[in-house]
Amino acid sequence: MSREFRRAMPLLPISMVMQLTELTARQIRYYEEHKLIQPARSEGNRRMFSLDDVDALLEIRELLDQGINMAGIKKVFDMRQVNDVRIYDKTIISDAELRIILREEMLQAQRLQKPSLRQGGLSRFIQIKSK
DNA sequence: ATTCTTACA
DNA sequence: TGTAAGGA
Repeated sequence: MSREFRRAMPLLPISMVMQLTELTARQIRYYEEHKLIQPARSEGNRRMFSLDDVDALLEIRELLDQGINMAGIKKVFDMRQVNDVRIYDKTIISDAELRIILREEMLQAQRLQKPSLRQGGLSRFIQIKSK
């Protein structure tokens, strides 16, 4: 049995994933809804996570800690797929090109977390009349 | 005892 | 996101 196959094998219950990733069950289910992970289901409709799912969640955790929101995380993931395709098609990609791709990823993360900071900043000066 | 879905302060 | 409710 290949190494990839084992990493894709569904075996962990959500409780284990929660401890492994420091994420709440709510968050884990939320990221599944947004198609960032696709855990398998057991007979009783229980989620069964693979090591690949855990890896994805750990990356989400990192992005979250950097202050990046759902929209940002999605873009980073989507862009990663695009890059994978590029690398897969060309097989050979220059180091210069790779550096450009990595730089783009960092800029993306930078842009995506700024908006939220601005919002938070402005909200301090806006008084919302409650009721 | 655990996890699931849905809904809402 | 947290959490309560009601089922499986």
